[in-house]
Amino acid sequence: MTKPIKTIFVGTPEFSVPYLQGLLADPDFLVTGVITQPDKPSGRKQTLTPSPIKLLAQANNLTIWQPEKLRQDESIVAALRNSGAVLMVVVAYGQIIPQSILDLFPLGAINVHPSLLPKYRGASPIQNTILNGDKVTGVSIMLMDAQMDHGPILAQEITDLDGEETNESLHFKLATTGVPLLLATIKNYLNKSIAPQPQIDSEATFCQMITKEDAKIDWTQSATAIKQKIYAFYPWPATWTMLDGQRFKIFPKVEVLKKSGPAGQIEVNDGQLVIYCGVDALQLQQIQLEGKNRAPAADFIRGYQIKNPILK
RNA sequence: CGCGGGGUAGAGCAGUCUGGCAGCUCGCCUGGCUCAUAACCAGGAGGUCAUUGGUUCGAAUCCAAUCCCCGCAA
Repeated sequence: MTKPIKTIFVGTPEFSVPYLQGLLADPDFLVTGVITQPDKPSGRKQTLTPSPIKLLAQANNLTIWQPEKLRQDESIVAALRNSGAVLMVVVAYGQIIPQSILDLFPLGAINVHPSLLPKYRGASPIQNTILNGDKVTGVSIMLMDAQMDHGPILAQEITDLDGEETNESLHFKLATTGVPLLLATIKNYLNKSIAPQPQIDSEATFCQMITKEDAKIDWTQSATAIKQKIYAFYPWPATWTMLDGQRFKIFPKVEVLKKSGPAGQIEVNDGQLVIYCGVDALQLQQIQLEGKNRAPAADFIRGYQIKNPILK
């Protein structure tokens, strides 16, 4: 390729950042603008906070669009057309992109999805991979169409899981394989050395957006299931339960022990904090009580006097 | 002014309501016991009680303001 490909990048959270960085660092691409979610109130003081992608775009003096509703924003269509961009790359944007915008790019719109499509279409593929205790996952690069995560696949790369991955570490791991895969795949696709493969829709599974209620622990579940939940929701929204009427967060790592007792019962023994589950028990290492800083379980035991040793 | 918890020795906390010797569990240092140890015994060091001002004979504690950390919410 002789001329750099004029590209629009579309993305929002931390997950998108390495992909934009990869495109910026590659001389075959010229990122001319970025579409990201509007600044949202965040933090305790409800201050407006720009998305990670916006910060990176600002640092590189890129044009930034932050439509409230991309679907209804007519002005952006003209702006994109005038930008001369021929390719769109979408990584975790957070809004549906209408066909009218996809059609603006002669070379197409390419999407990165952190699962082995058609498995885990939707909003929380990484979390669900861990939640279900999968042994393998991966990154898919696909051409976008009007349906969510439905377009034909250009490339996939499989990643093995060791059972100790958190949402955070798996995000990172998939970025390290996904970024080079994205760059190489775009070039191969434009060279016509790979052909898009339609997804097998009958094998598709879907995942919903994670809510904080999803992250509450049901202690009658097995210790293994609860462990997967703790890892899947770390660091956000953080798996939690209630202790003495206060929110009690549990962070990795945790260990499954072959012990049984009443579900939700706390046992303190030899400086170890163990909670009985529906099947087996969990030994905790990092916890946080409402209003307190995160602390090692041993420190927590030393200082906190438990009133009612049952977690709910 | 969205709601709430917190700041006390290196760590985690009690003490604050009801003002009156700076405490607990650990960690650290020294010595002892022990074949040995994360065990046990004895001794020790380590504090601007977040900051500033006020009330008081006397403030970690009561009053006012400020800074910082955290949970909820968004």
